[in-house]
Amino acid sequence: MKSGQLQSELKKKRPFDSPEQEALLNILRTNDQFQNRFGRLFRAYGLTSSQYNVLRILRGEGKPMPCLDVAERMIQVVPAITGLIDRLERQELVSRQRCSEDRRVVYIEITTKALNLLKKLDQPVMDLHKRLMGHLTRTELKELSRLLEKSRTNLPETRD
Amino acid sequence: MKSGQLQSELKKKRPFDSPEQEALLNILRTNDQFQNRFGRLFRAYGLTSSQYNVLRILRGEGKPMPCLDVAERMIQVVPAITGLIDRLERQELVSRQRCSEDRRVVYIEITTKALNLLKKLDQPVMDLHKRLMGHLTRTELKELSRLLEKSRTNLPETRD
DNA sequence: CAACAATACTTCACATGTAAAATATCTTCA
DNA sequence: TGAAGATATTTTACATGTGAAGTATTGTTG
Repeated sequence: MKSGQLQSELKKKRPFDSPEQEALLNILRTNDQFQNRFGRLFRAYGLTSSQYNVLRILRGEGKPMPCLDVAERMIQVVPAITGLIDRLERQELVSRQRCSEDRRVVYIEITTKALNLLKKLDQPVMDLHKRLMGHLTRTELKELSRLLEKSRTNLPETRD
Repeated sequence: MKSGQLQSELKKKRPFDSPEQEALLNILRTNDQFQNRFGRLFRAYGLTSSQYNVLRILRGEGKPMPCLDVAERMIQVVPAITGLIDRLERQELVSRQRCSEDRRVVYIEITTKALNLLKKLDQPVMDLHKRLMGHLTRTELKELSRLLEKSRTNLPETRD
């Protein structure tokens, strides 16, 4: 009687090959559904998830940041950041300034407009967190975080 | 001493607002890293993750499937499936056949070439599962799956 | 100081994900 | 039957993710 919720969600006919596979697919599946949720929330405010992330990072930093530093915290490949910043700039949510000491570096600064937008989003975002995860007990949440962190410890070192 | 692995991974300055947020970001982060891994593996065989998924679904079904049924199991929005199938067809990994009874339906069939490709991938995929999750005990894996499934139970019903 | 390597970005080409609208076929039912 | 509504799939427009290659600048070194 262990044939599993995920298995039926995916209309999968056979059970999983291993508990490893089942846990892994559960991670991917949960992520997809949560991403969808957040995507919809942000879209209602004219942002995408990635754009929101850039802005949140900039606000957290509190001062202009080099392009690549933003990209690094996004866990994102470099080239994608350029277009992302382009679009944010077009919406006047960030501005670019070339560093005068090292002219290769481009600093990204968040605008007041963006800060106001983020402020409006803070409560809805927190609410969504609670709505998605609030039915787990505090103990369960900590255990979930622990297990996920443990999962990541075994990442074959490469980052290429 | 709880300031957290994830927090430092993200170079985040302040701790998380709530355990809900921390667990949620842990899910997203773990997913990203795992997706990268699998993406690289599949790319080595000339496939993307999505393409692999389509093929795996088709093999699991064992017979041709309507386009939308594939899309549904992918947790993917409909329009994306068309291009995905296009590219698979171009690589001769699937074929399309219009259903004669209901001419709206397009059946997708996996080719022998694709079945052979999948067969070559089975072991590497299973190995990667083990490599990424194998250091968790069986009990931990089950608990992780349980917590993720519980997380998903509260998804506000919409699928819009 | 000139050549070369290293950096920080940007551009290109391509696969994918999303929303919205268009097409082609059924189904239904007045 | 014939018009309206449902279905299955495709098309379009746009944001994002990836790898590979290009550009501008800086650093290093013989």
